[in-house]
Amino acid sequence: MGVTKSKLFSPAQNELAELAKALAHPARIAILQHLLKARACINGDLVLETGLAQPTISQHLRALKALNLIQGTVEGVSMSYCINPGRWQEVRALFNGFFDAYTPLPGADDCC
Amino acid sequence: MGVTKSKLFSPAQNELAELAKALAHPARIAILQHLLKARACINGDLVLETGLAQPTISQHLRALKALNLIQGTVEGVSMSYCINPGRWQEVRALFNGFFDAYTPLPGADDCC
DNA sequence: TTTATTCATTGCAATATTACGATGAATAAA
DNA sequence: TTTATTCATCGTAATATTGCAATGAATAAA
Repeated sequence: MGVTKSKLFSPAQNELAELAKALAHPARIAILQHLLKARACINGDLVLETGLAQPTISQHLRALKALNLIQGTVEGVSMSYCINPGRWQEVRALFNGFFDAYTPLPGADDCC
Repeated sequence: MGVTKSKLFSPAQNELAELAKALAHPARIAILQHLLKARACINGDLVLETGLAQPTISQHLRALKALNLIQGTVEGVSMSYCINPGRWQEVRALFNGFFDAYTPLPGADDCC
């Protein structure tokens, strides 16, 4: 029914899924990569950068801001967005923890 | 229009987004964590584990299998799934590369 | 004041996702 | 053969996402 039954899962599982959802669109990946490279970037550049319409970019920025992955300040007429450094490390650690849960058994084809 | 304009983005951006999408649901996070812990697991266990209906689990497993994150073999009457070790490392490296693109500038509040 | 620029919000249409019941296929057990 | 078990697929309904045009708010420039 298009409804995800969050109550069946742990807060950690729901949080990781929500963060993954924020990364689950190439436009948002592109926006983040641009912010990572440029250290800061006004909204208008992103419209040129991605080829998407301005309202669409604005919507993706809002999604990223909702999870605190980015932050923005007014820069004259423009809006300047950038990565939220602390949150970025936090999220990186969450994903690392998830992926590192797998450790191959030494010298064994442990799998089907 | 509910359609993501993949052509506007690089193959790497699209691939990372697609992988993130696979992780963008707590049920799939839970399934993967269970497979990581149990090393292997029959389908029926996952139904009990998650509290979701069997067709729903089957659908999530198919999504994970489509990206090669998991693999399955017939185990008598049951189906045994497990992590695809090589692919897991590959995906881990992709996410690491993405997150590591951020390096805080030494001794500078470089951000807005 | 008027106009231009920049970004956010709203409203709509198209598509995708989530979930489940019903059904099908395949094997094992009686 | 008949029945039970296990998983996949199909069909469905409900909800979410994506994208844009239109519009609004705010500031700067003329």
